[in-house]
Amino acid sequence: MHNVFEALNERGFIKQTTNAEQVAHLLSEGEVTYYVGFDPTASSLHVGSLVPIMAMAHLQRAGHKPIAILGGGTTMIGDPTDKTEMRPMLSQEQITANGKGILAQMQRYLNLDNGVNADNLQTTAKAGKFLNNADWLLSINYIEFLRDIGKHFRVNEMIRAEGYRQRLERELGLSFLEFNYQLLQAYDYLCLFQEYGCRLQLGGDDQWGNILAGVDLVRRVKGERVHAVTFPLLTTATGAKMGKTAGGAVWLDPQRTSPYEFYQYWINTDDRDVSRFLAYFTFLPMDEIRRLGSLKDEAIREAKEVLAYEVTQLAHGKTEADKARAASRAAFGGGNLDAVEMPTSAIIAQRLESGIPIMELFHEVGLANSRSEARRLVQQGGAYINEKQYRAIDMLVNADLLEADALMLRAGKKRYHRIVLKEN
RNA sequence: GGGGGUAUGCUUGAGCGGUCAAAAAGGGCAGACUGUAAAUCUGUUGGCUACGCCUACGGUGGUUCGAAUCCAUCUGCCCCCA
Repeated sequence: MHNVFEALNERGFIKQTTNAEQVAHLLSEGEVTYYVGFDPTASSLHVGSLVPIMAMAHLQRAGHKPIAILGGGTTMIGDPTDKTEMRPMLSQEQITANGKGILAQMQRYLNLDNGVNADNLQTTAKAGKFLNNADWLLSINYIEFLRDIGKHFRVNEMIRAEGYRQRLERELGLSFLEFNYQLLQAYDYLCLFQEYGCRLQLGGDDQWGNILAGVDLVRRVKGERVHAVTFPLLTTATGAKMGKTAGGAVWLDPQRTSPYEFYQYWINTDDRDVSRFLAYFTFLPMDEIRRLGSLKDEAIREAKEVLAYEVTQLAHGKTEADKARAASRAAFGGGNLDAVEMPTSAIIAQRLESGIPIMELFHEVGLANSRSEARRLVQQGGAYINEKQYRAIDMLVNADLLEADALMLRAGKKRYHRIVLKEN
C-alpha cells in the first residue's frame, strides 16, 4: 500500500492535520475507517463538495473504509461557524429526501454499502457506509447528554473559538441552540469511533474547530487518540467561491445543471486554476497533471478540455461526457452544431408562420429572464440566430430563418439554445 | 419588563415631503479586445401591451395635493438598563 497521505498532500488536499506524521503512519499501517460529514440542506451536492468526495475516493482506493455522514441531526441545529445568520431548519422528511439524492451522487465516486452507481468505479474497494446522524442524535436524552458529554466541554474555550467569537461580538447573536452545534458534531465522532472504530475525520478547514472538539472528546471519554485532517477552502483565482456562477451553484444533479453546462463550467476555468483543479478533481497521475499545467497561452486550452472531460465523466459518465465535449467543440470550434447535445426546446411550427417576436423567443427559451432582458440583449447586440446577429427589437422570427428545420439561438458569447419544430 | 436604535433594489450602502425606479461601490449581463482565460475599456442592470404605464424602499393604517422620506401600530434584528 503506497502512502495515500503523501498522495493527498501532493494533490493539495491537506490544509491542517492533528499531526502529519501520525496521520501518515496511521494510514500506512492498515485499514483505517474515516469519515466526512455532509450538509443535507439540498437534494444535490455541488462542485464544492467534490473536494471531500475526491479525497474520500483516494482513500478508499488505497484500501481504507469511508463513512459519509449526512448531517440530518446537526442540520436541525444549524452550524454557526462562519455564518452570518442562522440557517433555516429543515424537516426530517426533507432531509431524508435530500439524503437520497446525495447518496446516489456519492455512489459514483465511492463504493458504499448501499451500492455503486458508476460503471467505472473500482468495486474491489471495501464498501463504506452512508449514515444519517439523526439516527443517534434525535434520540438523545438531554440529562444524560449533559452529564456524559456536556461535562467535557469548557464554555471558556468554546467562546474563544473564532466562529463563535465573531457571532458574540457582532450584532448578530448566537442562540443557545447553535451554541450546542459543536457538542453534537463532537458526539458524532465519538459514536463513530465506538461503533465503527473510526479514527480519522476529514472536513473543510472551516470545520477545524468542530472536528478538534470531536478529537478531544474521544480522548477524554475513551482515552484514545484519533485524528483530523482538513481541506483548504477553495476559491478561484479571481477570489470567487468555488462552484458559483451567476446562475447559482454548479450542481452534480443533471436536472439542475446539465452535463453540458457542467462541462462548460470546467472549460471556463481560469488559467491559474487549471493544474490545481486537475489535481483535486481528477484521478490523473500527477506527472500528467504537471505536464498539462505547464502548457502556456492558447495551449492551456488542451488542459482545460482534459479537466472538463475527466470531471464530467466522473460525475455523469462517459456517454454524457462525450456528448458534452462534442457539443462544446461544435459550439466553439466551428463544428457542426446540428448533431450535438444542446439545451433544446420545441416550438409549434405554426407559430413561425406569423413570426415570433425575437424578444419573446429569447425569453421563452430561458436565454433571458424577462422580456426586458431580452430587449436589452437584442439592443446590445448579444442576440444571434444561426450565428447571425440581429439587433432590431421588432424583428419577427419566421420560417425563413430555419436551417435544417431548426434554429440555433445564442445569447452573448457562450449561451446556446436550440429550437426544433413540433406539429402542435 | 424599561429605554434607545435599525429595516432601502442581487449585495453593501446613500437618500432635503415633490425634480426617486431611487446616489455610490461590488456583482451580473452585453459589446470591443482575446484563447470559450485573465486584465482593460464602453454600455447596461425592476417589470410591461415601452417616448408612456405598472410595481417597488420590512407589514398594516394614517397625515398630505403629493411620502422611501412625517405619524401610529405590528414584526424582525441590534444596543443599554433590569
